[in-house]
Amino acid sequence: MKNTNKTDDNNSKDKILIAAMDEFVEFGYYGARTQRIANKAKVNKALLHYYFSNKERMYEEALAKVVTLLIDKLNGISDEPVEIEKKMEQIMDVYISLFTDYSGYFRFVLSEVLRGGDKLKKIIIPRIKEIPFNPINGTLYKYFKEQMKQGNIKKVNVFHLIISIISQIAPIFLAKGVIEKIIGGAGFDKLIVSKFIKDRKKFIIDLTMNGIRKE
Amino acid sequence: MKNTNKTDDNNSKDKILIAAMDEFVEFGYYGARTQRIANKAKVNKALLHYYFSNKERMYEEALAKVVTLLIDKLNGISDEPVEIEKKMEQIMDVYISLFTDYSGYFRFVLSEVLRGGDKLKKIIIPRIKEIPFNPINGTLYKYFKEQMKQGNIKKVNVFHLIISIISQIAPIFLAKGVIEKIIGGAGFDKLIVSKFIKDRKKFIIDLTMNGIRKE
DNA sequence: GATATATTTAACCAAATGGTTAAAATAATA
DNA sequence: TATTATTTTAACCATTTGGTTAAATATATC
Repeated sequence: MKNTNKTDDNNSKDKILIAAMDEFVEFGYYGARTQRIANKAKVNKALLHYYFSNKERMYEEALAKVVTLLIDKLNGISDEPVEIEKKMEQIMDVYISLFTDYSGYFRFVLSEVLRGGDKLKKIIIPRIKEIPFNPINGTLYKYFKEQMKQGNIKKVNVFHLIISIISQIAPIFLAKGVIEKIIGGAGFDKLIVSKFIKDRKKFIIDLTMNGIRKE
Repeated sequence: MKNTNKTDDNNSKDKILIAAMDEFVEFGYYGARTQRIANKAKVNKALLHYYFSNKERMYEEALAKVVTLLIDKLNGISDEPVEIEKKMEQIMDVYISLFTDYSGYFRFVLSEVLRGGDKLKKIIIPRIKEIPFNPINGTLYKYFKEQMKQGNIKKVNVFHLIISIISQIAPIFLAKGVIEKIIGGAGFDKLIVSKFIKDRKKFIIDLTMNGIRKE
């Protein structure tokens, strides 16, 4: 065998999947053109058929690959019981990276959710234990539970707390597009995305810490 | 003339636009089929051509219609200077309605954003003054500024505060799909969406109020 | 060198697509 | 009733689509 199952982005199979993801995000499942995917991956269209048989399987494999990648990324938050503000920083940084550096992957998954998310279920269910904020044994969930038990923060609903933290950072995912394309040109061009992200990060930590800090 | 410009959902033009929106959300711009749109609207395909000439204009008109509808919805938040917790309730209710009752419209706009949002700019720019949280003269923006001036809440960045409030409620948009399709079936079926929304609303208000309340 | 895998070439095809047209029929209005 | 606006019918078409095939070539492995 020449290739392994690992993602090295250098073998044709992976190059096709990356190209497919780009194509699916930009044009949607039905608008995606296999010929364009082949062009982007710099392989022949016949090779797509060789590896994936058809468009649907290619889509499913691309989605599975992306979900795997994102879950791994999410687990980049260290497991150590650092103090809360440090932990908040870690969470922010991982999700900022997710919504900026990996925004293509994230958009792919989100567009699948918008379409109904039918393909997602069988990909995510087997891996639900790996998701840090799952309210059974997620590492993040357990961390905040423990902090609460130790009396370091107020008693609040931990699941909702984690959702609040993550959802507040999510708008930076829209920031680049919105600032540049919608607000931009109307006199807001000077608002630099990176400043927005930095400010946002600080604001969320402050607001949330004030919200859960014990008097 | 038989029809006016008003949206009454009973004239064919509006029926086509509604059907088009559904189609565009489900299949994406390129995947959308004009024949299916005609079927959904219960009109003949030739009528689409009669009103909109082509697919792209139909898409643009559908998007403009939806944006108008959503902005009107956003302005459903009363302008009165009620006390903050009351105002928070109002904001929650409008956005909950937006993310649940009007989720189809919202998904349409979001999918356009995911595709790049090129069509949105020229639709939103002329109406930016009408958006309650725009940081120039948005009603919501001015409300919180005033509350701050009166010393009723801490001095924080109002723009980020509004983003935080709205973004925290946004996950309920995903809740229905995620709970039913992804988590659902794995033993979480009992988590009813409406309970999640109710809990979420309370949590956000509590967390945010604690975050901005003066000691 | 033999073997297996990976990749390209170049052609093919039935089906579906968005768009178009012209004429007729229907409904509303004045 | 005459006029205008709305809607349907039924056909047409060039182009593109996803998918398929078979044979050739390239590359790695043993």
